[in-house]
Amino acid sequence: MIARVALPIPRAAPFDYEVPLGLSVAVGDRVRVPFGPRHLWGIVVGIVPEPTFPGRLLPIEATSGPFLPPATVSLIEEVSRRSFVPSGLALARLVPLPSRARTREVELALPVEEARGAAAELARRAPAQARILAAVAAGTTEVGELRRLPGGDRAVAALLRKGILHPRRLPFSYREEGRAVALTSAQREAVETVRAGIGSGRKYLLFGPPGAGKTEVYLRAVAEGLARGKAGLLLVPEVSLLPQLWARAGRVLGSPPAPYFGELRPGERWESWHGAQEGRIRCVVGTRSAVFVPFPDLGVIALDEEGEPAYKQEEMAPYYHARAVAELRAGREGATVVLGAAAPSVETYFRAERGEIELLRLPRRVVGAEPTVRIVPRGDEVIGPALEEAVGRHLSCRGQILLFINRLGFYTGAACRCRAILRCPDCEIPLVFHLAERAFRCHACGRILRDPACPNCGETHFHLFGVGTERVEHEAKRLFPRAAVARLDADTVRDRDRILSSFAKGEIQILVGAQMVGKGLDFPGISLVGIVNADQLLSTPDFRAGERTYQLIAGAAGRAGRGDRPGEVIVQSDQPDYYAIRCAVRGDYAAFYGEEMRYREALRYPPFSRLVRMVAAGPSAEGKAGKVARELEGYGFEVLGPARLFPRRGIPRAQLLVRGKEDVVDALGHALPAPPPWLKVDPDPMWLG
DNA sequence: ATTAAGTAGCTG
DNA sequence: AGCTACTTAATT
Repeated sequence: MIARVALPIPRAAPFDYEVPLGLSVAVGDRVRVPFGPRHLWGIVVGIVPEPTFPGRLLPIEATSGPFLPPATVSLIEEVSRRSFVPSGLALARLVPLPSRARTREVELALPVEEARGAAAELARRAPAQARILAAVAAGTTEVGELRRLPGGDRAVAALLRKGILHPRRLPFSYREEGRAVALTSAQREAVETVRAGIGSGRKYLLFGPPGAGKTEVYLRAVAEGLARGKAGLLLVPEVSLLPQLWARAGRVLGSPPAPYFGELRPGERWESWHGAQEGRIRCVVGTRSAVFVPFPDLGVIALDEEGEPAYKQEEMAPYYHARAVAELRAGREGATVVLGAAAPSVETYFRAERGEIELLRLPRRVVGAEPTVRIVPRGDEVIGPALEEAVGRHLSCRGQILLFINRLGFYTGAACRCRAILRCPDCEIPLVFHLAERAFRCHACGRILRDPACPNCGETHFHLFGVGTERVEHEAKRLFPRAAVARLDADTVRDRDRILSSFAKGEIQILVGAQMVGKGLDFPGISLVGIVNADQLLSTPDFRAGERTYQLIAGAAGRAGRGDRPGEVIVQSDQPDYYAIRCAVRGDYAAFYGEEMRYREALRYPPFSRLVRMVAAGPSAEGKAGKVARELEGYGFEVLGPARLFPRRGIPRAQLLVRGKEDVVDALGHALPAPPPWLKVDPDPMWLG
């Protein structure tokens, strides 16, 4: 017998090895094989009678036994085939390896007051334990730190044994007030429809405004699947949404689901993955990578805010879209997919109109009331007079305020007297001034420049302009010195858990945030949402800019008025008539969709075509891209470009787009069976810049 | 990924 | 020729 083994090598198809007599090897096993002068671990992707390799085969050296279910192997193989990435590399990057989960952090198993009481009680009998307990109550949760206290080693163990401390299994803590929820008739109908479709491999688009109760429908659908012995998978676009979903899922499903996302520590990641594979874990909540978590019998996949670009893996191979993988997987495993959105992607809504996906509407908000939305000019201010007035008003009636701005840093640009824009010397993109470092930063390569000079004229003083999260935070503090202001963006993510829980407790009145606060967060205390600069959302030269603008405004606006207070939304924009902004503030998706479709059709963009993006990187990238373009044109493909891109870390880049019908990816697969290593092929690009 | 082999360009 | 820097091929 011959085993086809996928090895973690950037550019290669699986390799054939002989299965030695006496060794039992099956698809999904992890095996050790000789490879040149070295030995590598790989995954068996096929068992065949005859090799494809003409030369002499070497034998497999060792096996660790069954490692992946064959369904997962073939799913990942299909994903790698579509994105022109070797399956061995995709497997190595998507599948966690066994790893022990060590307790690094502990948490109190009782309320803080009771823990303090217990500490006082223990003070005489077990002073070391009392010290530990007091330290944990005061916020020290690192096991390493606690053990360093006098007598800490044994005391921590004792407290864990007594159940006064728990090992902290999650990288976040979140407690939700139990809200009794009765479903509206629209929700009930949606749940009924999905329930009837479980086991049929059907797809649904749950379309409803923020606050219409989509999450409740996902959870009931998953619960129904669990009741029939089928596992459930709940996906969100952004980690900051996991704590709330996790807590809510725990309440509705009766036991907390397992989390799975990229930033998990190896041991925890393995625990969730392996538990699901063994059938111990029946429900997982996670971000895009969780779409691969293996279940022996998957019933329902719910994917919230399906239009969010965060579902697309862009940076590193394999380039996949979690929504596409969810649909592919559901088709193969007979699972039901529920996509949800307040502002669906045009492509998905188009498929729903054509009946490929069944459309389920949730017409009204069930949480809070419809907020009032106003567009106001921004002018030169960061927080203009209308927004300032509204913030003051909401502060005085003890409402909470969310200020949304989609750029990091303080000033987002710097211009010299000679009109040159200060750019990263390696990436050519405009540098952003950050107050935290008192320096300029390149958002592409992370490079920090302390006191740059104009490459044109040597000038070291610049005119700084543009608004980022730091500047909004600064302005909010200046205008409202007595309010507690916090900022949640990529620079403060380390404190995400702390910031979100103190916002939930009402200790923070104004939260300034980027991307991650714009969607899904459900804090009943928020009465005002300010979108600081709606125009900047439009400034990306991308055919999806309109869609992104609509989604961001609709999503951010949906954070307001989820409690008892009526919500208010203020959108600062100097282009209030632009259709995406105009439709978004009215919450009129149908009107937006109509205009957007006309534009897409006129320019033959998706869904009226399928685009494949190819990026050449390295010396003479443009020339190489040109050669590929000519070759593909020779095969009859419609090629746009090549166009020069900004370099990345000094490496030149150029891109070309191939436009075709739905089958263009397969056709390219025949024309370019193995793209050269300097060419990245992305079968459904989110950004064309 | 890692390594070996091939090759274009340059030295003095 | 001999050397380095860089590209390409092979690994089953």
